[in-house]
Amino acid sequence: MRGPVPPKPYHHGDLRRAILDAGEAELSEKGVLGFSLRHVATRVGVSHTAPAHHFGDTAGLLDALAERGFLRLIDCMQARQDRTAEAPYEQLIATGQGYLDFALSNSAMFRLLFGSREPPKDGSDLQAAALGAFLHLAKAVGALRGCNPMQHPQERILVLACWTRAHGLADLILSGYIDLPDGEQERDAFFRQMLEADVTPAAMAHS
Amino acid sequence: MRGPVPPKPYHHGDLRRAILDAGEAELSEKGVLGFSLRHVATRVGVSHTAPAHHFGDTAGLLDALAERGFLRLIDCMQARQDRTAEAPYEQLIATGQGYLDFALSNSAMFRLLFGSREPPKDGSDLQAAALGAFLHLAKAVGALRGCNPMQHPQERILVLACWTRAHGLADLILSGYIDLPDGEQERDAFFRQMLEADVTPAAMAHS
DNA sequence: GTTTCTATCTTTCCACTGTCAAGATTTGTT
DNA sequence: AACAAATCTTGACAGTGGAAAGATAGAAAC
Repeated sequence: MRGPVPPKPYHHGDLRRAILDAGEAELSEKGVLGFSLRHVATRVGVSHTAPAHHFGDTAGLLDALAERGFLRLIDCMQARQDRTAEAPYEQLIATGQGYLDFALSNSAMFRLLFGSREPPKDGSDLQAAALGAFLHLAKAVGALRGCNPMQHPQERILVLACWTRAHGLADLILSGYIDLPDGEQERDAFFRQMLEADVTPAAMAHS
Repeated sequence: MRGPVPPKPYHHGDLRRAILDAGEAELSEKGVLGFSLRHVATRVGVSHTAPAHHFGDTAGLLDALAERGFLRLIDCMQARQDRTAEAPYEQLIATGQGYLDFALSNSAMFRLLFGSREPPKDGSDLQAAALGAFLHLAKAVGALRGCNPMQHPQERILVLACWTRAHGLADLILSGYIDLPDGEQERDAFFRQMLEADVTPAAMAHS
C-alpha cells in the first residue's frame, strides 16, 4: 500500500528538456507544417502556454529544436566516420554519407534546419550550431587537403562544393524526385557515385 | 457619366486563375508557413470558401501553385539559355544559372516545390510538371553529351549530378548558410566556380 | 521562522485558421 | 419555360498561437 500519489507537481522540474524531447517527437511525426505547440504541451502534460515561458513563441521553440538538430547532424556524420577506414578521402565520403543518414532518418528535422524558415540571426546560438556542423565537414576536407580550409578562400570553395553536393542530393531524395536503390550497400554505392561524378568541363566534353 | 456599377457579379468568371494569381502573391509575401487560404480569398474579393470548389482544400491549391512553379522554373532556365552563347557547355551552365535565378527571385515558391511538403503522387499533374523541369535539364546535358541521357543509365547519373549541385547551392543560399557576392557578374562567376569545382578523388588528393 | 520576491505554470480569453453543411444565385440544357 | 448543374455565400465548428491575469512553489532576505 502506497500513500496517495501526489496529483501533479505544479512545477515540472525539467520542463525545458521535456518540451524539447516532445517537440522532437512531434516534429518527426507531424512535420514542420503539422507542428502544433499545443500538442507538444499536451504530450508533456502541461498547459498549452507553459512552453512560452521557456521558448517565447513557437519560432523560439523551433529555433531550440534546430539547434539540437545540428548537434544530431554532427553525430550522424561522426558515427559514419567512426566505422570507416581512416584514410582521409574515405573519411570525407563517410562524412557525406553521414549527412545523408541524418537527412533520410530525420527528414522533418532536416527540413526544419534548412528548408523551412528564415535564416538564423547573426550571433544566435542557432547560427553557432550550424557553423559547428559546417566546421565538422571543413575538418574532413582539411585532413584530406592538408591545410585549414577556413584560412584559404580557394580551399573553402571546395568545402562548400562538397556540402552542396551532399545537401542537394539529400534534399532531392526527400522531395521525392530522386529514387534511392534498395539495400544499404546499394545506397552507399549510389551516393558515392553521385558525389564523385565528374561534371568538370573537360570530362563532360568527351564521352 | 456611367450608369451605376453593378455591385459585384455573383459569378467571378475566371476565379480559378484569379485565385492562382493571388495565391502566388500570397506565397511570395508570406511564405509557405504563413500562407492563408482565407487571405487569398480576401485578396480576390470572394468568400473564404470559394477556393474549395476549384481546388478542394489548401493542399490542392498548393499543388496547383507548385505546378505553375515548375513552369516558371523552366521559363527561368530557358531565359538564361536564350541570352547565352549556343555552345552546349555554356548552355548547360546557363541552365544551372537559370535554376539559381528562379530560386533567388522566388524563394517561397522554390521552397514549395522542393522543401515543404509530401512528394507528389504518381501520375499527378504536379509530378508531370516536375518531370518537365527535369527533362529540360536533361536536354541540356544531352546536347553536350550527344545522346539522350534518359536512355543511358550512366548518362542519367550525370544529369542527376548536375541537378544536385545546382539545387544544393540554391537551397543553402536560401537557407542563409552560403553568402552570395554582390553584383550580378560576381554571382554568376561564383556559381560557375561552385558548379565546376573539381571534387573528384584524384583532384582532391593533390593540391 | 517568517516574509518577500521571483520564476514557473494555469486559466481564461481573443483573433485567426481550414473545413463542413446548407442555402442562394447564376448558367447551361432540354 | 422548367429543370439540372455549377458556382459562390453564409454560418458554424474545432483547432491554432498568443496575451493577460492569476495561482503556486521555491529561493532569498531579514
